[in-house]
Amino acid sequence: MKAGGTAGGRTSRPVGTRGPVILGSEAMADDQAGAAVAAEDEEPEFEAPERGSADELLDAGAHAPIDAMRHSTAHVMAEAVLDLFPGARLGIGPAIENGFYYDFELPRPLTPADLESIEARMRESIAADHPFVRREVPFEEGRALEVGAGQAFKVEILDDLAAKAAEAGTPMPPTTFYEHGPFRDLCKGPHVESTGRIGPFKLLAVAGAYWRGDEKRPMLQRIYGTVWETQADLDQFLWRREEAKKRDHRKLGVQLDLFSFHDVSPGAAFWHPKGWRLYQTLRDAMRELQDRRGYQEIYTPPLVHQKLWERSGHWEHYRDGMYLVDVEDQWFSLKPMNCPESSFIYRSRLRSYRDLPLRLSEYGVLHRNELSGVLSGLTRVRHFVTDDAHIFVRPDQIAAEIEGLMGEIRESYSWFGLEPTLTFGTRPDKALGDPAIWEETEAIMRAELERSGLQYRVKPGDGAFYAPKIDIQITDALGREWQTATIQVDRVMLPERFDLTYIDEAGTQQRPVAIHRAIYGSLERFIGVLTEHFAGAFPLWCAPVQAVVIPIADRHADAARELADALKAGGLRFVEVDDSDNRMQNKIRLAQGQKVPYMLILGDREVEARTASVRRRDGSQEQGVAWADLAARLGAEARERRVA
RNA sequence: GCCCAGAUAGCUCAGCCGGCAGAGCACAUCCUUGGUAAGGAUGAGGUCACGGGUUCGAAUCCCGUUCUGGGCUCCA
Repeated sequence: MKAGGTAGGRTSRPVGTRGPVILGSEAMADDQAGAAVAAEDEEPEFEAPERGSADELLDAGAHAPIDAMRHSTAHVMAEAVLDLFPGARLGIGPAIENGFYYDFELPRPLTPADLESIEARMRESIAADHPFVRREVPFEEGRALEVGAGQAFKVEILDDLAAKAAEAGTPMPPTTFYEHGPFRDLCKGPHVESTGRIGPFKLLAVAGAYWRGDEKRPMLQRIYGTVWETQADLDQFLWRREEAKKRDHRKLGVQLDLFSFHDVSPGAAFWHPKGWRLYQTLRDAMRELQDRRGYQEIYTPPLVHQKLWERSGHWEHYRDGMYLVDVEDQWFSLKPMNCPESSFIYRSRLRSYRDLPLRLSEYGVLHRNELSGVLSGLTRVRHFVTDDAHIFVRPDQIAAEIEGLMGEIRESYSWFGLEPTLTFGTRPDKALGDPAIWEETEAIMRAELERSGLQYRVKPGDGAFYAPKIDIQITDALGREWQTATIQVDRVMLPERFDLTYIDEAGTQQRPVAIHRAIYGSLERFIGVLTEHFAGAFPLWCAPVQAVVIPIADRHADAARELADALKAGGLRFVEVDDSDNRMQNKIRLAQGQKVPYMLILGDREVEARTASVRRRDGSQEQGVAWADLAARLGAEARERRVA
């Protein structure tokens, strides 16, 4: 079954910024992010060790020159923490994108004030310019050192390595430490020459993190920090962080009056009129595309009996994530996905090969009981709608259908000026179905990816357990990558589990292929991403307020209303007239704050000539544009869904 | 779900040593009728998230709950 929605896989998470969380409604479980995604036929920079493995724990993440400094800073931070909290136990402290972290087990929770004293102590160590010294000792001696120091987590890592070596029958290599000043840490390196080489840094946050990423293990305290070669680099990083905060869709949602959240329904947006305009405009654009592409929209019940989920397999695996409702001693669930029910419509009559492709779209309301701690604005919700569709095709129609879908992706993302990147996930180790069928399907998909001309990369083994998939990612204006949706070519789950058939030319029963597709993914999440991408300044065609007409004085108000009507006749839907008694300058300021694409100013001169002074939200101006021209121009810009 | 932090007017926040609940913006009324990002005056607006406790007295201290945020884990 395709996954439905809120799922958020992240590809990378810059320290201290809210990382991309978006995952398409169709995102699958195994979307777990590898930070490094190797393009096909390209040598990966390094092979990421398995999460939580001893190898990973020893991997300082120093794969680029600056990472050695970041990792070295982590050591200096650990020195400071150990100094301030004698007896602290060390977890691991690798370099990460933009910085580093170190995990500690401490006698008490850290506060922001602690970060300041840790920073101060770090500066002392840096000023002392201690050299980093590599030390190699026989394994047993190294282990004894960590045991003596009471560093239980380090001992555990060493024991794991020893166990692994024993299993492989290889001798245990010597243990390497890095020392600087009074501090020693089990570490493979590399490091900078001395602490004095460490550049401008800043500690950013304290967070909880499970030891080895295992929720059954102790929760350690993780301190995140950032460090750069120059002050200018650090300043720029901090500035970008501030910029990202300003673009936060949760903040802009309030500022632009788009939506709000309330504790009476956590994880579900309350859409305000302007936000709902945006929502509907996006949905209607997709509906319009789907109409052209031969989709037929359906609607199935949101509340569904337990037995459907038993059949789909979700009852067994995802019952905890479903909202259950007890009706006369029978369990029903609010649907977490649309696909199983769409099969009922498919099966409602005997299907002929002539009926295929059958493209059924559905904007169903989905609910998933996401853990409270993971909810986050619009990007991770419990209640959402996807631009979902299930396309039933004959096997020989797969290629043509994928080609069509590539076109849909290209077109719809162009409405936002976005260039999607695709990720092709192939057969995972434990997959359902015949490997030969997988290979055949993958070959078709790969060929279509090539033909599409869209950028794509391959993640071997990253397909869903029942279907190879194509994930869609976008890179926003700040260079952050977000996952939005997935296309899956399912020849097993929906067709087999729900026993779908069609009658071919020869009159025999055949299995159709079910292609799960969503292009936006969840509308909620997509709007969150777009809001951050555009920093709230939406393109004219989907802006919740497309133009504000600003009469300079009361006597221009009637003309302003006339112009607003003309613009609506020309194709704009949301035009406002600001006839408040604010001064014109203030009206401009307000419209600017609302990121309205066009401000149309009318004074004596304009009313006389039936023109307007046009001010765009970028500040540019154009004087004396005739109303008729304006209506035609803006109407065309909106109709053609132009971005700029 | 787990760790940490937070919740005061519609918004942004101050108040945190326990002693009459504050500012700016927004809002209302009035004055002002203007030329490309803030004209002026007056006014209204709060169960200090919720529930308990300590105290003569709680926005303030303690406990619990809910929600939000940063992470971790999860994400059909």
